[in-house]
Amino acid sequence: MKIGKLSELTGLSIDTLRYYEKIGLIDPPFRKGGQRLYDPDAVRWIDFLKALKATGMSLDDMKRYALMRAKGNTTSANRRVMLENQHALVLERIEELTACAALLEYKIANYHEIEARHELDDKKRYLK
Amino acid sequence: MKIGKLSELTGLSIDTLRYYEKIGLIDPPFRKGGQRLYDPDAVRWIDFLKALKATGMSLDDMKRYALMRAKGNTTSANRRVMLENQHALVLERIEELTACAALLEYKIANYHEIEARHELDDKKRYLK
DNA sequence: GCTTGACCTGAACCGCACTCCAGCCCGTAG
DNA sequence: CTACGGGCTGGAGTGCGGTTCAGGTCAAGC
Repeated sequence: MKIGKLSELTGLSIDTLRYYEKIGLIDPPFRKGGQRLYDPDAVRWIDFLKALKATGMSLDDMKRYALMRAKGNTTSANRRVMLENQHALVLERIEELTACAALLEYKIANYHEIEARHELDDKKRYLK
Repeated sequence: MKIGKLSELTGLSIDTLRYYEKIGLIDPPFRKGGQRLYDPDAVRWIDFLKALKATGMSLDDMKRYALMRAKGNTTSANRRVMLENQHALVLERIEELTACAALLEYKIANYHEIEARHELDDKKRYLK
């Protein structure tokens, strides 16, 4: 498939796809008349990249992973360790966000209380 | 307290504190001989800013919140809505991260399998 | 053959959130 | 009184992750 199709399938812009290729995240595909022709497997790889990105991994680290992957199965253990580290980071991040959510809930409840008091004041003023 | 102390207490760099003041996130404190002298309450406000930031809120949105807060309690409902929206975003993000964590676990398990197979191969080779 | 829309390149540019710097001032300890 | 550690300003610079642009080329339909 051509780059437009891949962009559509992955949700990454054409520019981003070319950028990812430039920095070594995506293998340079075959060309026909200068145009990139992608293998359908590219979609799966890019979806995985998107997942790594969603975990907060930097493009640089993703590049390291991609490089190891390209080197073949001697790097398998290293890649696993990378994923394990990232997994730990994700769990930490979830904890942090959970704490933030709790704080927000507390604050929001507070605002509700304040608003209720103000309504009460309004009522009193009305009754005077 | 002076800016160095505040930096220490909040974990934000001195430069960041001045930057936050410049963009309107922190009220300009009193000065003595040109130097900023902060009220201890500043720490609580900055900790809250840090929490908002941890939720992924942009400095711009935090500024909007700070502005409303400065305007007083007529803005209370609007501020609550902002926090509610942010809360929804945080929950979404937690969902996303949870899904990513699951994917990573799957991938890691896969790597373990691959490694186990390779070990087996090694053993067979050894026995030949 | 020609038009049209997709694709190509290299390089410049962008927004965000800081971070650093030069050159200055202030206040306190020795 | 002097040295020095901390603080001040405005403005430039940084790192990340793209995005935009000018000026082309390619290929499929009419």
